[in-house]
Amino acid sequence: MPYDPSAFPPFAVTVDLVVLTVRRHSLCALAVRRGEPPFQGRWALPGGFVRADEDLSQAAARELAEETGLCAHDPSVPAQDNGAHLEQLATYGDPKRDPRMRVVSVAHLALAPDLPAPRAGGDASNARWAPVEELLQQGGYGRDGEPVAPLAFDHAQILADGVERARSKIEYSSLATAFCPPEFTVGELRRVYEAVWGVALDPRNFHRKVTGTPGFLVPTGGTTTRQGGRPAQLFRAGGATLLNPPMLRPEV
Amino acid sequence: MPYDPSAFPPFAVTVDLVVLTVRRHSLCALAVRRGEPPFQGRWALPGGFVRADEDLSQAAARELAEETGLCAHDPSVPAQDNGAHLEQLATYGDPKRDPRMRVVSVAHLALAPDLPAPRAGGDASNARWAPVEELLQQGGYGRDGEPVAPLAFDHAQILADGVERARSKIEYSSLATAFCPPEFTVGELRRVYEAVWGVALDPRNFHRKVTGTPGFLVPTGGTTTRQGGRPAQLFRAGGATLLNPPMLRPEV
DNA sequence: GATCATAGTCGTCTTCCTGACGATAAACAC
DNA sequence: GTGTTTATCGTCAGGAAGACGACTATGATC
Repeated sequence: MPYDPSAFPPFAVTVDLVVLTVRRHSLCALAVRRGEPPFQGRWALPGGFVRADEDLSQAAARELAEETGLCAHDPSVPAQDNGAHLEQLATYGDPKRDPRMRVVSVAHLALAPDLPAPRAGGDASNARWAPVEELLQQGGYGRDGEPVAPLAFDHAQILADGVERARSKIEYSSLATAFCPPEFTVGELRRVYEAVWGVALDPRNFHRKVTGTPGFLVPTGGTTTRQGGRPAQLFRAGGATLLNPPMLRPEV
Repeated sequence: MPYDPSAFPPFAVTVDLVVLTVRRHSLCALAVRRGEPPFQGRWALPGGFVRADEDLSQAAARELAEETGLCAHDPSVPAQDNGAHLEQLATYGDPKRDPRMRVVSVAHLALAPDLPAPRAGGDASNARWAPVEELLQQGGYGRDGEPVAPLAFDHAQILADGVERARSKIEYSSLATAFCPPEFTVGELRRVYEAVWGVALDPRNFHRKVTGTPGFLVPTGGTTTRQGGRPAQLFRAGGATLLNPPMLRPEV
């Protein structure tokens, strides 16, 4: 068929962000409160329109910086400091996903270390870290007994997909270190796995596994006591990005 | 920021397809010859515009049917016959990826059993199965000594990403059976792995692995001799979609 | 200061899985 | 029948992981 500029319908293209972190031993996602219809007042994932001259990953990095102040890692430079891991997740384009018009959203997944309180256009009450299970329980009740409205649009599905991606990807990659500060202990890394998977891991076998995988962790020489108990060695993430053999997620 | 319909630039949204199959012991992809500029006469991945009332997966399934006659599997019904596995791959949106206008392409990955010669709008000379390494060697020479032009647009990158997805996904899922006819032998399944990974696998260990994984293969009772040699048992794909522990790709 | 609780670290033992490879079985080509 | 090809079963050694004991080094409590 010949090229005809009028032959395609116009779309709006957005990026939405699943920003995950680990706070107080639970996996949390960044949610922002919508200020306008549709879904006004409801919680949603941060996101926005892709600009005319912008690549998708640029748009995602810009939105991430606007919402959190984080600067996105280039995936090829995993040892950067003070940044977050950012990768494309999936694209959602149901014709009815936005009642206003045809919007295709390219969702991205960001993993960040624990951060200070989020900001959303300077208004802290309109952005928060919430445990993912709280955001995903549609129409249930939150920890404080308040009724919980489901996320706007199809954002519950997007969040669920992002969480699943994170859960499976820390199995066979060193991505769990993206949840940690630049220097961390084996115990802190283990608590990341435990929070993301929602399971308890044996500290001794975990220690053997991560310290025995070449290139995964490199000791910095320092020690610290952050949790009470015996001081622990500090490590940085090593150059290895793939874990082979993988970390095994315990059976249910 | 308030909602303003003029605040976002219009995009064209397309789906592109990486359709993979195994023919003559090598991994092949479907390529179509472009009939109009840009890249006129060059090979490209099949694809087209998403229609106004169509979901992304519907558009991909429609394009797949138009190009190959295959009907896409619903991923939740893996035992369907005469269909192909279809899943979303990734989305490509570089502002300059199409010189005509801003096009965002949602690439999909399809895995199909060996098929008769492809058709593209009824014209067989404009569609072919080509070994992926031939399509990916930019500016080299094909098997027949003819110079090979690289794929149009960013389709070489999309194809490479699709091949990598297929290579890694058959490790931990039963997806390799999507390359096989409804009934197949262990040897045929092994040759799929060998073609996709480009390695030789030990027939005895492979047999032990696939027949020992519960739910992966179910015997149909029949036997066949398709390759010469002793007749082999026929199997269908079992209900298990995840392989745990995974099939290990040999080190290089 | 002794005791206890908490974490971190090192070992051991058993079990399971894999890679390497020998041996047998059942077809076909000559 | 002999050789060739492919399928299938078995054996054995090595590595990785789960279960779990033991020891170490801190802070908290009495």
